[in-house]
Amino acid sequence: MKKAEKTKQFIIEKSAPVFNVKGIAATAMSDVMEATKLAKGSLYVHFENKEELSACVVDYCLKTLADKAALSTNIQQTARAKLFAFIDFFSNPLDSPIFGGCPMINFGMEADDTNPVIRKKVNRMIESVQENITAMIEEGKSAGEFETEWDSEEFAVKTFAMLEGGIMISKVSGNKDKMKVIARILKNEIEAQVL
Amino acid sequence: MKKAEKTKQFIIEKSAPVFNVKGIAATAMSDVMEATKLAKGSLYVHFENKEELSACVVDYCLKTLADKAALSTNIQQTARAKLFAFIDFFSNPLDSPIFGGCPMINFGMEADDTNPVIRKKVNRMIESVQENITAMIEEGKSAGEFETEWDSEEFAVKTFAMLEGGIMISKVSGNKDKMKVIARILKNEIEAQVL
DNA sequence: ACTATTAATGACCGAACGGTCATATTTTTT
DNA sequence: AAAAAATATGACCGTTCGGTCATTAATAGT
Repeated sequence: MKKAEKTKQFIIEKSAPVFNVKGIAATAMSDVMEATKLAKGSLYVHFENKEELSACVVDYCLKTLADKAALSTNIQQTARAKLFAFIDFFSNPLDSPIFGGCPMINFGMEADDTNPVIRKKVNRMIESVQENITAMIEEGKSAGEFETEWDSEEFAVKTFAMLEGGIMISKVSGNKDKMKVIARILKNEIEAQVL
Repeated sequence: MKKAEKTKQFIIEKSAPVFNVKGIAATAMSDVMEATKLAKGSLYVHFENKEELSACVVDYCLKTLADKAALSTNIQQTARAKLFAFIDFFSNPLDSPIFGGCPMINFGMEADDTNPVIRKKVNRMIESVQENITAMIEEGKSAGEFETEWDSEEFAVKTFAMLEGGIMISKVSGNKDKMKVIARILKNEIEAQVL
């Protein structure tokens, strides 16, 4: 009973970077066989089909991202430090939680027009992240750190969009200079709201 | 001599939306056959292989985007109006030049880790668009429209990243509300630099 | 330790993939 | 109008795809 769950998780974790790099459509079950060193039949003991596996992989990637982002921010004491840590987390593509970069933009842009199940998973995550940014700002306002008239939801949208856009630029260019500019802009705008 | 070029262009134009929606890897030559109503052999008269076709399709999509963006902005008289038109152009996913949305983020995020040829094409376009934004701002500064101390390159990066991030959000959510927020933020920031 | 259950294997399947080519048709040149 | 050249066709090819299944190996319950 326990072995099955272990193996299932093992398959998900080993194939996650492959799906995240190549995309769902371009990842073949033979790629998963290679990544896991398991025979084809074994994969189908734990997953009905490729669709179910890819859905589990997307869930895993998004959850890993969320957990690591929470870890980075929660250890900070002030709201300002939490926001800074959040920006650092998303603007550094090197310590990406899953190889291949941000799974929200990777899976989101592949699935938007073709895979409603994946699309909704990514959308929930996108909204959750923005809610977290909003919550951090509101927390800072309550603690007397930030200007109370600061529009937290607006800044959450702005931050998220700029970071994801920055990820796109740096992934395509293979250069993180523009991402550094973006991180600096966001931090300056936060600083401007510090009382 | 002329028929060939016509047919080649016809194939590119008919298959462009398919590639832009499904992605390069997920688009089969059978999809192109259906989109063009041509037999398989005909396709290979005009293109060596799927790779060459997809490269032509990416070029076509990017050029179409650039041309239509230029058309929207160039008819405006002032730098401020040009920037506003640019924002409106990219923030309205309905009148997307090619069905399936922004080809920079679509092809860029698919190709970043897997297809260096496509990656470089998209990268050149990304840089070109940012240069155009910078040029519009500098033009406005020279014309006495904008504050001369405004950092044009920084705002170009910011604008581009926010718009592409906004495209990602609205494509995944299927809702353009967040994009409207982004467009408003950018326009307000421009307005703040108007003398 | 024995038994029942479950997991792992790899040969195998039909379908779909990218790509080829002899042939037929159309276009271009003369 | 005839000849030459180029384009369009679809049957066909080898490969890879996602997926199955009888058999074997390992695990779990008693």
